[in-house]
Amino acid sequence: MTQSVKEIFSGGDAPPAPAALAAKVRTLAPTMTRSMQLVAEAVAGDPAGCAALTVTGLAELTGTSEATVVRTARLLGYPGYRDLRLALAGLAAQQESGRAPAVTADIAVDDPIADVVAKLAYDEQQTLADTAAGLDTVQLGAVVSAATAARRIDIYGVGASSLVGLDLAQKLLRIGLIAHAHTDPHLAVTNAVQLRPGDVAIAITHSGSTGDAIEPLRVAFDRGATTVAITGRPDAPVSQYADHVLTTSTARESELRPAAMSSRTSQLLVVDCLFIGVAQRTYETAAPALSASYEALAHRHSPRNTR
Amino acid sequence: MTQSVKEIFSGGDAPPAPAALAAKVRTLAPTMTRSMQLVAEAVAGDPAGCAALTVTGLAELTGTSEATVVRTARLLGYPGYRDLRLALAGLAAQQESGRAPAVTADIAVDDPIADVVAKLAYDEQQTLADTAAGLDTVQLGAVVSAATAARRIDIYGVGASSLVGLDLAQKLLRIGLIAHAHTDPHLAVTNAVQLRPGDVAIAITHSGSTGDAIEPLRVAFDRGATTVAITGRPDAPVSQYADHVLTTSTARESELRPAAMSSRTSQLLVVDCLFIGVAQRTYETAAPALSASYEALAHRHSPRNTR
DNA sequence: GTCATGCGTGAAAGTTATTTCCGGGATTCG
DNA sequence: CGAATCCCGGAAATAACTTTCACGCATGAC
Repeated sequence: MTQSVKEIFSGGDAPPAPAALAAKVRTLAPTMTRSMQLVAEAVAGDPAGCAALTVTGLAELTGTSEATVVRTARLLGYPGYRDLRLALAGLAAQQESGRAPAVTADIAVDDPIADVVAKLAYDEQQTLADTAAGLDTVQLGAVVSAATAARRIDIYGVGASSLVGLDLAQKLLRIGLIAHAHTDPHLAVTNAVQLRPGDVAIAITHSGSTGDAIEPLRVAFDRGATTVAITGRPDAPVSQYADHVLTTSTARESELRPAAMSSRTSQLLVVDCLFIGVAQRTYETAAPALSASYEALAHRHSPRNTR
Repeated sequence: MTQSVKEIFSGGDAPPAPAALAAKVRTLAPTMTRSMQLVAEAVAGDPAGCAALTVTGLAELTGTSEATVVRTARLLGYPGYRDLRLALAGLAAQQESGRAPAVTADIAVDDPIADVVAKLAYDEQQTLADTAAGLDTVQLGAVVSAATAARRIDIYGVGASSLVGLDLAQKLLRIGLIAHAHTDPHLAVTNAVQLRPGDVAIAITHSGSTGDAIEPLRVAFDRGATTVAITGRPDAPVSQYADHVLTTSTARESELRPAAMSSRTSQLLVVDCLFIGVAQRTYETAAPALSASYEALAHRHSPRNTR
């Protein structure tokens, strides 16, 4: 399959020119005849624009003929105009992406929607990278082990963090573990009392000082359960009662972008890693459980309208 | 002189896709027919190689016909194969200069936990980039406008998507909008009946064929509300009843990494963009509302032990 | 079970773009 | 001043790309 593609590449013994096109034009300019220079100039001046033109178009633009355009392309080292055009497109794309990464700015009130999308995506990507880099894999491994062996897993989180807790519980349940996310602080405490050594309790709080998440964790800690804190502040109060602390990244926030947004991204990554870790350990039972739940849902989807 | 170049550019009103090609292929793959998939696969798999091929060449390589190649190019949003090829050349040049080729290795059962973290983070970053690239900002803008002006906003989603819906509702409520996420399909339909023109209904479903999310949207549609679908399958049944469709990226999934995971990342980005868009429009009221809710929560945090 | 319908598909015709060829005309050197 | 050279663009020839059309397969209806 791919070998035929490779053949084509090996066939062309002289790889034309990647980005050194402007330089080549300048070097060869004296060699060129008058009309060729016109073409070369146009090409070097606006690669993107020229890439959009056909031979005829470029000939008209420069006030020359198709033949001259082709001759110029040859002189620049390409087999023909077609290949020059391809290289031009590549060049255009490169310098397009080159000026792109200036999206580090904060999201402003008057940003057009397209900028919002770009900036937000960039920010979240950054958050993910930070989280992955800062995550203690030893701690994570320990939590995975504890969770895999646990009789039951209780998860505490309120506000935005509650959704992350629910997500984790949902996934763990899917592979046959007994997990429950408590969003009501009172019920959380009530349930925490039931825990005993070997059970796992997980508190999710970005600030690390959300009383409603700390309190049930403290109770679980006192009952001898293995306790875990997922927080952006490893030095915050919640860590006092945590056997293991998993740190989420504290990304910059702005007026329009509350901390809840990036902390959620970060928390979800941690939770996903935890889940996959557990799924690996319990693969024998997890895999069938996953496909079983998939099958069970199949009939709730209307028949595909296309194949 | 140069004006003819500009004309050509202004003429093409919708510049197709710069680097979002792989994403587009993945999003549209399910829509495609068998032989189109072959072509799309080849193109996504080896952009540089395919850029060097003519229509006939690519047709032979994939064992299909020229017509199919052209059809695929059209589906991907280009006027014809010529333009796809140009874009391909650009893409090739970009990833040539860009550092990371793509370490898309699947997560394996026996991967050490550190690898899991790295791969997962990378995958999610990819998902974010794909989603941002593939998101129709015009549609998004329209949805933002509708949401800003809406008397009430109802959100439907079940399963993993329900959490995304809850997240959106939570955030919109925070800036003073009347938003409600329904996770119970029966109650959702019951509530959808109450909607009227000017209201907004949003259905979140990755597959686009989840009956429990479609049904309330259909009801809302019939009542004259502005309806929105957030789905990974823009051609799925849910779009029938949607005035606006926001497409999430369909990332690759593996046995250990169910689709729910990456679709959630994608959905959250869309939802975040929507939220920020609305927050921008309603800045006068949103900003104070955000700080007010922050203040209100302050007393629920134990005193910070660090600054 | 049979027929009708629609859709995916590739072969081939048709169109456009690219390359090659050729002769006019300008420049320069003898 | 004349002749040789070579640049240059028009137009034919070729290659690439696009469109059309008809066949065959599958799906659903009767």
